[in-house]
Amino acid sequence: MSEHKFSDQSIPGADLLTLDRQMCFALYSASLAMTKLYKPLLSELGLTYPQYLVMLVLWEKDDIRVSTLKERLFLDYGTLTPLIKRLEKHGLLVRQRSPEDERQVFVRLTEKGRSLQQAAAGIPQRVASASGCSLAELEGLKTELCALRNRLHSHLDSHLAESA
Amino acid sequence: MSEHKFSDQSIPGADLLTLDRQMCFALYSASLAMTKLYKPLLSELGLTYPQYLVMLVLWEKDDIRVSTLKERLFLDYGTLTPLIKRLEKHGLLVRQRSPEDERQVFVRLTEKGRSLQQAAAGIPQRVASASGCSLAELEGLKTELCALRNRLHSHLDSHLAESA
DNA sequence: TTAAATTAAATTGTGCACAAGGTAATCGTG
DNA sequence: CACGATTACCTTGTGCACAATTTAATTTAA
Repeated sequence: MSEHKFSDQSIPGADLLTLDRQMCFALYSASLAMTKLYKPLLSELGLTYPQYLVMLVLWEKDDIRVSTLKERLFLDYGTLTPLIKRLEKHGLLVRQRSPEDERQVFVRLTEKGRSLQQAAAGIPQRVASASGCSLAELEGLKTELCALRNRLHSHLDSHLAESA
Repeated sequence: MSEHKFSDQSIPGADLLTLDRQMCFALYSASLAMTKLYKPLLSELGLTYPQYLVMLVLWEKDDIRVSTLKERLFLDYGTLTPLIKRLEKHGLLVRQRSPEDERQVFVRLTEKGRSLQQAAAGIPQRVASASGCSLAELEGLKTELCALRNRLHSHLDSHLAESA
């Protein structure tokens, strides 16, 4: 008996190597599903999900540098530059180089961009109800995920020096 | 006093419309950070993160249809078809149309693809230690995220009929 | 006061993710 | 059998994500 139940019983560690045991896949698939939930709501505003995140930052505080968006959203210039240009093309913001330091680009909302905040004001509640979670559940999960993300970032930062 | 503390005090619901209150952003940024953690480990194997997920499924059970990968990974054909072709080009698997039903494509590991499992066997532990979480924390978070994802999927399914 | 180093942002190339539309094979009904 | 519907997959186009490289402006230091 117990001759060859699974094809890989001979590989040490392979028992942990299944899709359903991976926290990373739960995270990845939940994130994709959440983006799909936002999609129809945001398309009413003409925004994609990452564009919505940029607008959230700008609605809080306007006239900031691209590097500030980079730090708050943990995205790099290769992602942000074309994304911001698309928002500019849609007339929601303007990009302007700083006269003091020509390397810096400031992003400022237009009236159209600012007024979009009202149309977006109902989105958090709509998402919360559609996600089928209590506000307390969502808050708890948010706290855990931020803690995980921050630990991952500090690990990534500390292992950045290896290529130096 | 309290004249205009914030620029948007006049918009109802706008107080919930900030980046740091969004569970979705915690989820999104944690997922991206997790993918960055995997990147150097997987590049040793010549895999991207989504390719790794496909391989996880195939290491468990081989010779399955593309639609099975679609259901297990919650990805659609437009994502999977080119991804699987890249894995085929790297010699890790072969795609073969079913003789019984020419619409179906079966995916089967090559020897090279199967042997890669040994090289991957240490990844779960390396990720767990790098994420700075106990196994119990990771397990708990995984359970919560799967539950969230499943609720989101059932909500998305039930609202699919609206376009009919 | 240049030359080297650093910084801020843009560009290029690869690989997802997914909507929309297309094609060929199969199934279901009459 | 015919033929409309369905299924399984593929293709195309848009928009991220990010590594690697580049450009231009600024800072620093010799």
